[in-house]
Amino acid sequence: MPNPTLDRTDLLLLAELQRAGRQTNAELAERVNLSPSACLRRVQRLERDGVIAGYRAVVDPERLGLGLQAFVRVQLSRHDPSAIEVFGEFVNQWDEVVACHALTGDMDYLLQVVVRDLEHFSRFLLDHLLNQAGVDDVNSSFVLRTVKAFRGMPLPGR
Amino acid sequence: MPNPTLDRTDLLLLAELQRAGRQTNAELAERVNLSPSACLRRVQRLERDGVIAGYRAVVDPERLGLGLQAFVRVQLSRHDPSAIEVFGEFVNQWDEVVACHALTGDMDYLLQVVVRDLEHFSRFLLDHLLNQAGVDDVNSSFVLRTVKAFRGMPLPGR
DNA sequence: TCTGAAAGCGCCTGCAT
DNA sequence: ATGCAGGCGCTTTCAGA
Repeated sequence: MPNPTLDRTDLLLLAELQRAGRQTNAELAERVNLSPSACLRRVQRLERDGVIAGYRAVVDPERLGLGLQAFVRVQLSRHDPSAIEVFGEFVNQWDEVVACHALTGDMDYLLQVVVRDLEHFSRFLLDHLLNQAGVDDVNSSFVLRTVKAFRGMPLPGR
Repeated sequence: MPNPTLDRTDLLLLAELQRAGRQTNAELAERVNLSPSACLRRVQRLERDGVIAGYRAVVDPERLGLGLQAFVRVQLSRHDPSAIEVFGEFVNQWDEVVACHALTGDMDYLLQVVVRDLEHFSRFLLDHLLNQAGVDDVNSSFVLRTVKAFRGMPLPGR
């Protein structure tokens, strides 16, 4: 079930749908030079195979009053399975954490955090991250500028 | 032009569309207890105001054969405007870099990199990042596990 | 601002190629 | 695997409250 070979047209479809996920099937078909029915079949296959995992509206955090982003590197105080489990559950509950990865290297985790302002961030740090989750050390870096915003996964071969 | 006040229904719509960006207007309307026409007008307003910046298909990198993710912290060798400009242009050209932020702290930039495997990463590092863009130092951390995958921006008040 | 109705359009199935 | 055709559902606009 991993990768039932994607041809050039499939990659074109993925590129288009990563760019504009809500265009009509007719529009999409025209862009990739396929009839609407052929296009639809291919898209549905990509969905069924899990290559397309879903669709999402892209929301501008600034317009929601979320003006501050940070990357927080986290070290846990303990590394037994239950401590790791607990930390993961907390992270998944905290709305401010939009993404979290376990990493190789000095620190255990990298958290991407989106908040209103520095005061909001401070409260998040003191009330949640440092307080509840078995965290030993944190190192916060704030986003000064987004040089390249996420626009989808790279697509091999084009 | 910043924030023409979003009511509870708008936030519900945003939550729904961040979760499932391609549901039909009829479906969406039912979920938030609105008539289809009222629902459509609100969504269109969110789009016009830029709160919804677009829609994107979510593609599973594993199914594309992209099995390795890394976060790379980068320090430039020079910090004059032209060096910064050049680096930004390179980063925007490299497909492997899916996101890049200028940060406070020790390092200048944080790059999120998606590649096929370690060999692909190595080639990216040697051929591009260390070679072309005025980079002084890099520090790579690889993703061992995604504890919380990005699922949209947090929505205040619910 | 909402609801409801009417008209147009796109989706999507089935069948032929 | 693609293309074509028809029924159906949805989107979208317009009145009216």
